[in-house]
Amino acid sequence: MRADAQRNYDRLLEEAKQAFIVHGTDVALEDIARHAGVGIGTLYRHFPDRYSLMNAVFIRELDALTERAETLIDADEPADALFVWLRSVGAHSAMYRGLSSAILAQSDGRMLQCKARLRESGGALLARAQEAGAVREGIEIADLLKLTSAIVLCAEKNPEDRKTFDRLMSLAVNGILVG
Amino acid sequence: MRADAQRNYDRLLEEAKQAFIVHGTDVALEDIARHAGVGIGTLYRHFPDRYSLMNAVFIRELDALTERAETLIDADEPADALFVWLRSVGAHSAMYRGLSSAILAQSDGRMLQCKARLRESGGALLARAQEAGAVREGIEIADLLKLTSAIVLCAEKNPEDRKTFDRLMSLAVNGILVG
DNA sequence: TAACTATACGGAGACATCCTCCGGTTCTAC
DNA sequence: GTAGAACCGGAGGATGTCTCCGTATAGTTA
Repeated sequence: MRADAQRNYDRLLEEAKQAFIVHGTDVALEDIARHAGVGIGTLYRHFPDRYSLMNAVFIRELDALTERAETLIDADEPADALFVWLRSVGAHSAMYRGLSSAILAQSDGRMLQCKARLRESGGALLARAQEAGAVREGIEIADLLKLTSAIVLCAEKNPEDRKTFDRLMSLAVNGILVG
Repeated sequence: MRADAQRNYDRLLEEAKQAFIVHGTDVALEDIARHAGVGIGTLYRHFPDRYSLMNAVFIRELDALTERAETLIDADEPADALFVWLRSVGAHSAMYRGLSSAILAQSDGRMLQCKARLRESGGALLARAQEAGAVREGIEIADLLKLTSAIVLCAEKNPEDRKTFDRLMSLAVNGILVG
């Protein structure tokens, strides 16, 4: 990769991250290119579409969540550890309006790397909680992550109610029926 | 309302419903107008924006769900009745790709009529299930509807897995923790 | 039934966004 | 220094939303 190409790639990634945080992931790609000081053509050459750019931005952010999972894997209460981690995932997704929606869309495999990484980290926590008998058998990490993303989506569509995420999350964790 | 205006209004509503089912709620409004045999200007005069049209289409569909709730209010198992009804809501939303997303968006009050109607119907079922001691206190119908919409959203983003809705719904109902 | 007027119609067009294409420029290897 | 591969960037086609206003028509009155 030529030096100028590398420089532009890095700038685009950084600007995209900022723009996603400030304006959500459906920000105009032209804006990102302009702020990065490059033309729109350059953006599209490096990242064939919006999801390719999103994937590149977010894959770099997953290290923190993976590390968090590794720290939590030895916790005293495996079920709590799982929920703490899921909440971290939610908090991360919530930083970027639209990210949850993209992660949920299974059909297009463009965010596949991100999703595989999350399943790997969370799967270990879930397995341990199930071995400890604290979480129901038959539950799969993919479904837990879907539910978490869905709840983030709810929360971001109700920005005036800051507690939405916590309420719905505890609903899902404790169930609706009297135990 | 002039006769031609009424005729066009009805045609638009019917075409919009079909288009929403076939192509999802983000179908091009021009297509709806064309199929209804009117110009795009006519569509926008009757329905100032896409949500206004959606609201008009779906408010007519809610009678069935309201009736269902009235039937279920005397069921033997109040908690089951609530979940049966929530599943019906989910099944209805699932007919129209994008409807759940619109219903979730609290901030814009454009689907307000639809949401108020759903809360009214579901609220009675929830109250009865709680009085019977079968559903946890503190749970609100608005949150249950949000969770249901969120799960529909998940399901419609995973069209290859038909069981997604049922699995996530039972997750939420039974909880994740061992009871 | 014919003229009149308020109302509705409909499409051209302004604007926004996505994405592609290709002529011109810049870097790098020799 | 130069040749050419790699890269840049913006013009422009495609699609979609929504507005504006000249034209057509339904309904009313004489």
